[in-house]
Parts: sequence; structure tokens; C-alpha cells
Amino acid sequence: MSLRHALLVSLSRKQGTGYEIANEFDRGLGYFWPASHQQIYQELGKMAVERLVAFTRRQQPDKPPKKIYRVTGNGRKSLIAWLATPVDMPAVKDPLLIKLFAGDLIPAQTLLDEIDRHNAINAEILSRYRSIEKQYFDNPDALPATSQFIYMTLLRGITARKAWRAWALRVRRFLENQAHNAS
Amino acid sequence: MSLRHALLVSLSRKQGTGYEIANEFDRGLGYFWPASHQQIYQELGKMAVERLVAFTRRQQPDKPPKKIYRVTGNGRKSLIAWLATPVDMPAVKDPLLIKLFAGDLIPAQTLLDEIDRHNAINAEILSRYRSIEKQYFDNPDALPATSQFIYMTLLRGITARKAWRAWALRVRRFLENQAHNAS
DNA sequence: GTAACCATGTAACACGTTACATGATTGT
DNA sequence: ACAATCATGTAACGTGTTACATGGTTAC
Repeated sequence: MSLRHALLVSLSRKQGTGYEIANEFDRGLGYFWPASHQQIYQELGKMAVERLVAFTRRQQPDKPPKKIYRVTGNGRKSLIAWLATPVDMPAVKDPLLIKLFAGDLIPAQTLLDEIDRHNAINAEILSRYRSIEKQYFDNPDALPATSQFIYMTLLRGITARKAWRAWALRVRRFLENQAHNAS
Repeated sequence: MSLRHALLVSLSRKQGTGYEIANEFDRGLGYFWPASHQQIYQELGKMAVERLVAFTRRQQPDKPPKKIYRVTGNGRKSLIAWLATPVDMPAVKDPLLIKLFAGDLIPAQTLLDEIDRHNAINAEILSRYRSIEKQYFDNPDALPATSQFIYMTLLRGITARKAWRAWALRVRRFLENQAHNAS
């Protein structure tokens, strides 16, 4: 339901092709609303039918033709309306917690490995966030409001990943104990 | 893909009807793998066809008949196998962050209201978790391993909600500034 | 010659949500 | 009377994933 709004946000900043949006999603909006290129093409198609976006076809010599999308008046109205409409908090859906919930059914070492694996991924993501912070948000107060809003979303990622790491450490201690007591 | 495993975990602890499982999900596994009763009935049906679970029909006078499900040998094997298979970290999908990302398009007050609303919900959930902690996990080391594993999942909820609150406070400060500067 | 990039899509399937349907019992 | 609890489901729809398809250009 929110993909279309994410697309409207992206196109509000800058018009572009489905391809470009799909790429930008990998380092922007996609951090909190992931979408594949297939889904993006499809959704843009529907949105064009509903007159929320419009596109111009641009022929390129020796390259496939582009469809450059932009937001229509309708689209802008619908985005503003959505921004003022309450949204639900996202549901938690984490298979790792199912595993932990059933932890007594398998060797503690198996879960330890899994926690470590997740922890490595989490650490990588956190350090990526931090390097973005250093590069673009070193002195956030000096930035234009637009960027400061984006900084708030980055901070969400950073605090969430730090909290995850702290929790994982606690779980590790518990699992190590389990592994010892079992032997 | 994980619903069936969640159901196998639930039925491994205690056999029961779809109805009972659906209820238990509201205060157990459902915290990190929500599912409606429709979905649960449907999935149990498929799992019975695939011989992961089996059921006994029990007639009750003056009440609809029950289907009491239990895990089969196959089901147990498939659960153990899954528990040892790596799972992906869940993707973040949060419409509130889309809104924040586009925060410059609407009055800061609108976002402030939304943050406060989410914060109230978050606080409620956190306090529920804490009361569960007090009631059941006051002295976790004294508990059997099974319960300690469950406690780890509760701790996940608590640290996550606390981190969310801390972030929201930071965002509030920023939004209040925005609201002032705009006037 | 192999992969990555540019640029678009279709189709089948899996997963989840919402609405609808039945029907008795107990509580306010 | 109306809602809640017990107990089961079907059907339509919406969203998301995976696989497949095309075809030229640039980089190693």
C-alpha cells in the first residue's frame, strides 16, 4: 500500500525512470521500503493509468528507450493527503525469534552460529550507516531541512542496529552458558 | 514461509486446535510472527495434506466439533531441519520513515502528532512487555531452559521498544525546532 | 568470453488481508 | 437486543518474490 507513496516521494524530489528509481532505492528509500525493479515498473504502470504520474518517452540512439516519469497534480495531492493520514506501526516478523523461542529443541551451538552470522550482517549495516553519517551528516544543523529529515531516518537505522547488537550480546552470554551446561 | 514453522513450534509444545493456536499467538509467537485465524486454519490444512501434522476430530455436545492437531514424525524432522537452516534478517518496512523522509512537504506539526501517536502505542507495548517480565521472569536464572529462551525473545521486544522511544525523543526535538522556525 | 550496466517488461506463484458465512452459548 | 466466546471455514483481492525474456554497450 505504501510503495506508491514511496514512489511519489522519490519522483517529487526528482523525475526519473523506473530503472533510476530502482537503483536509488538501494541507497535511500529502500532502506525502509525495499522494492524490486519488477515491482516498481508494475506500480508505476498502474499509477500512470490512475493519473498519479505521467511519463515522457525518450528515444536514445543505440540504447533502449526511456520512460521518464513525473508526478502529476493528482499525484501530489494524493501524496500530501497520505502524509497527513495516520499509518500503522510495522508488525514485527522475525524468524530468528521463532528459532530462539524453540531454542531448547536444538543444540545451543547451532543458535550461537546463527546469532553470530546475524551479528556480522548487523555490524556491517551499522558501519555502513555510520560512514554515511560521517560523510553527509557530520554537522547536521548546518544542512537544509530536507537533509535533516533524511538524517532522522538514518538515526533510526543507527539506534535500531545498536539496540540489536546489545541484545545479541546478551543472548550470546545466555547461549554460551547453555552450551557449557549441556556438555 | 515461516508460519508453518511457528505452528510446528506451537504444536510441539502442546497439541491443540487451530482456534487455540490463534488465541495463543496473540500473547506468544504472534509477537514476532503474527497470523490471523484464517491463515492458521489454511496453513494447518496444507500441513495436514503434507503429513507434517495430523488431527483427531472430537465431537462435542452442543458445540462445533474440534480438530485437535499434533505434530507428526515428519513434521518434527522438518522443524528440526529448519531450525538448523540460516534465515534472513527481516527487512525493515516502515511507512513512518517514508513520511519523515518527505517531512519537508508537510507542516512539522502533522509529523509531531504522528510521532506522538506512535510513541503512545510504543509506550503501551513496552509497559506490557515489562509487566510480563515482572510477572514471569523476575528471577530468570531460576527458570527452566525453555522459559529462559522465551525470556530472550521478550528481551528483544524490550530493547527494541526502548531504542524506538529514544529515537522518537530525538526526532521530537528536531520537529519542535522545525515547527518554531516555520512560524 | 564473461560479467556488469542500461532499460524495459510478463507470468506464475506464494503469502497475507478483508470480507463473508454458519451456528450455538454466555454475559451485560 | 448486542457483543463476546467457541469453532470452523471459503473467496476475492492485494502485495511481493522468483523466474523468464530481450538486446545493445562497456569493462576486465
